[in-house]
Amino acid sequence: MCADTPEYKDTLNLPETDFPMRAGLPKREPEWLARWERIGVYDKLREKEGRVPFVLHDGPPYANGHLHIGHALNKVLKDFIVRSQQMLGKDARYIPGWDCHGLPIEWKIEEQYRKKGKNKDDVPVIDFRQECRKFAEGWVDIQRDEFKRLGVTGNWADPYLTMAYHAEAVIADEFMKFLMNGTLYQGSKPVMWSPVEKTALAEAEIEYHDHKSHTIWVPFRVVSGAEGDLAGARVVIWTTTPWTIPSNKAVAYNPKIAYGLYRVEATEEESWTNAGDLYVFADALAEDALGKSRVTEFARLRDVTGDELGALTLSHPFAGIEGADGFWDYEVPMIDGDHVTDDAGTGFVHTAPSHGVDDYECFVKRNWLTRMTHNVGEESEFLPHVPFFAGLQVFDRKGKEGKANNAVIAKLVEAGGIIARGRVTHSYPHSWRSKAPVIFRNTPQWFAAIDAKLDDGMGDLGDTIRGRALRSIDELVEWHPKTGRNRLYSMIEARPDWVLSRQRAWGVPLTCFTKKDTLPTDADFLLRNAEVNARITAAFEEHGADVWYTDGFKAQVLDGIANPDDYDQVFDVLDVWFDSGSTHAFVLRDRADGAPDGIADVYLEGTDQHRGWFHSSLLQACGTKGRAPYRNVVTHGFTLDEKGMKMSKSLGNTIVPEQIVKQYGADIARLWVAQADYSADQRIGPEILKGVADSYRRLRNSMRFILGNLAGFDDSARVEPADMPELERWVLHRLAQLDHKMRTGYDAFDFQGVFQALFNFCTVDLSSFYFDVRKDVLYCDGDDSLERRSAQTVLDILFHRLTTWLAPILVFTMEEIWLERFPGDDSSVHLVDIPATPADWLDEPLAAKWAVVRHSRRAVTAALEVQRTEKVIGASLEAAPVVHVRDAEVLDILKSVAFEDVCITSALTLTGDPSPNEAFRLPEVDGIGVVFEKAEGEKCQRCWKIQPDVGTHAHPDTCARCNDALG
RNA sequence: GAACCUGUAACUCAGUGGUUAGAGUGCGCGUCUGAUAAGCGCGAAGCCGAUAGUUCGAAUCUAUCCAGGUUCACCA
Repeated sequence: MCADTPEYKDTLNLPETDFPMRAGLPKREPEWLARWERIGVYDKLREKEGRVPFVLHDGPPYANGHLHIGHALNKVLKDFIVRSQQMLGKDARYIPGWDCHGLPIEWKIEEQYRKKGKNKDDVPVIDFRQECRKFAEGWVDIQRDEFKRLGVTGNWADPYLTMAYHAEAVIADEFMKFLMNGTLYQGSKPVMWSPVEKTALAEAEIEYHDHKSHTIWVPFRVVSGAEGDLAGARVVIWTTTPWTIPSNKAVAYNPKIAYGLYRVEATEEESWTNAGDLYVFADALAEDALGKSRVTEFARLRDVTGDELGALTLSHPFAGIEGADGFWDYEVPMIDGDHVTDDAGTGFVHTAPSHGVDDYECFVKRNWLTRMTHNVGEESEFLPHVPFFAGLQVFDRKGKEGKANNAVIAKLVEAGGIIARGRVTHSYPHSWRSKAPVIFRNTPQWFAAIDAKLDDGMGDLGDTIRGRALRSIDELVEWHPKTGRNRLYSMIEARPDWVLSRQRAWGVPLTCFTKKDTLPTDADFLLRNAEVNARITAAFEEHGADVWYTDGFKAQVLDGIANPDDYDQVFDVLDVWFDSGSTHAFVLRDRADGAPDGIADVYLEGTDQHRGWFHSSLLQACGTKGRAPYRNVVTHGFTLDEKGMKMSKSLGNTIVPEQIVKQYGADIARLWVAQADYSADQRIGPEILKGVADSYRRLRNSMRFILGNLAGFDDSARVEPADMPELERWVLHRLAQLDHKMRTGYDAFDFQGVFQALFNFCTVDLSSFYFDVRKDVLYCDGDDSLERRSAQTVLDILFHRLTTWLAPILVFTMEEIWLERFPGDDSSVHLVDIPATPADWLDEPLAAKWAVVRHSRRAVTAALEVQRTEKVIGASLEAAPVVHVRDAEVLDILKSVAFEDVCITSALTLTGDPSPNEAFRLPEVDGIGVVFEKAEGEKCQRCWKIQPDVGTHAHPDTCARCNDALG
């Protein structure tokens, strides 16, 4: 190299771009968001004509609190679907929604009241509801901003809210369809009840404290179904709630437990048992129970099997008792129940279906709901019809023990219905608010009968809600992943009737009236009148559901139709799942941008929604539309920390979207979603995010290379594929393959597959092969070189494919890249479609040929690596290897391509001569040997290839190609 | 407790009865210095959660166990 060698660098076509290597996403993303808002990208897409609508119906998040990672995952997945379907040619609409009613918000407002020393019960219900509404509104605004920041597109200006007046009107209207079609009925069900506040409580309102309870062992006499010695025996139960004994309706056992028949042989002086008494216990607990009963000696006579127990009928301990007027003279069946254990008690569970959840479930399963008792009132007092105990309370108005328990125990003693008693301190539910203990108490509730025959003209799939739901699952819906089908199917198959009512304030009321002095079983119990319903709906449209609570509303809607004094207005509110289950009506059906047939193409939520929104939407729609409101159900798993553990504040392993957006940018959060298998539980944490950011940088640099080498390229330089070198046509072939992969992947919601294919392509095919090989041509060839123009044409094609293929995922970065090439006020990658790929790009024979080329190349690069390690060469251009090829066919292939260019060497000799012993061989590349030679000649100061002719041309220190290029 | 799901390199994932289990990332080493807070090459790294079966043969099928997750609520 001489001092007078010209500086040739300036004569090269080196990459030129302002596109920065480092993204600065957290700072720049908001600018693009503002730009899309200004252009009105979402609305502009709606103006495109002649497109088939595609509707992903948004499952509404609850308007309460900042977004967590699960929200981000969910909305980003939805965004992938909406954007990819749009760019594949559909009109993909997306109306975000929010669930606004419900206990958690009610609770927050109550909490504010408590801080101010106010009491919810002193506030007019409408005022309370207004505060809930304001609270929800506030969070809708916050969450909307947080979702938008993640790059999620949609009709954010006009989302749907379950508390909008129209929504409330439709929810009531949908409810009244159940009223009119006969599936609505009043029943009862045990709930946690606070006698102090006289209200039902949710689990969230319960805290557990130690509580000292009575314990009693109560024998139930066998009256029938027994063989031999069992006939004279008594089955002993144990309970900590003596007050529920008057409401006993069954005794439960578990066939998996070992039971025995025991005879008392001797007792202490003071004992409620006598020698000769026969009792049945679980073997594991017999000794304990007999000891407590002051039995000093006993004998185990024999096993008692589950079958024997199941056949027994018992009598209530108060059966035949004087003064009860036969109140307890009913049969007490033995029932089997999985909830029965032999950890504590006797192995038999006293079952009062009105005062225990397990007990109730057992009765529901057996269809015994008519056997429910109604013995205990709002203040935990026995109702007037209960002999001996009427008026006695379990807990008084301050939450202290009332007289009920002791009265029941005293009566049991009197009736000989107790063999032992004691006290136990155990964890017991208390009201969060009053700290007073609660009871399970059955309360009137409204149900939708899901097995009732419907005569509504929508019987294509069956004439019951359950039947239609089950057939919808199998015949009308695709499940992604498939396991979702089984999950929902078995739930629907087994579920009891839908409890629609909640004794709450913030929700849509059950808009119905009951006739005074009638029973729920009477035909005229419920007022069913279309005109009344229409008035209610109209009033809700105008004023919202609050109007239900205004004075005189009953009189107003019943005016001229029924006498208001004859009817009671129901003030329960609907289960919020009924609200969200009705979104298909007030969104898909009623909105101009809803679905043409009122059925969504996709519902997408977490797997927990099998019991939630998928479930309630299905039941609701089967009752009102006769079928499922969706065609595809996509579910995603939960997001765990890096070790696969649940995120929790106490573990300090939580990651919130805001944090990712601040540190890395929303595109990184989105890329994390794309690279994860969302159908299972995913993990996230610092290391994983760092990995995602690394992948992002790699991809970004590939795009930067494309941009840099397209500088100055214009369409006049474009080359037709037929005229391109094989290497370029091979890239087109790969693009055709990827186009297929990408379209099928997006249609199957397989974003991981799409991203992995594209990312692999960028690193393996482009960065380390095509780009590396073509750098020479791109940098050094003259402007009119066919090879260079071909490469640029391919880069241009790559640009259009990669930006649009990735635009649904990396919404910000692809826009940045797009604008780098196509600046302009209204320009946006999100306004264009994914380009069609000509069928003739696919060229399998060519691909097979180039697979051989690349395979052979590996042997050469590996051979060079040996010399590099030995410090013989640095750059591969210093080499001119001799490649011995055994197979003539392979030799022909390699000879037909510029193999030295492919291997990035200055020269390369191909020969069919046998490989000499010293030749380098790679075990996995059979039949190729490489003999290393250094390239001969001088280094061209322009292209750095070492060629014999360098220095013989007009331009000093150049090779022939460069000399020509310099002109 | 019950039902269901998941478990393959440090990380994200392929691989569903058939040679020594793959890819990308990361890591280590080398190299280039005209993609440069980049690019290229090479390399190390896995008892395929554990155990026991079925089979000529198991990451793959079966059972049990372990770990983690989801669901069983007037919570959304």
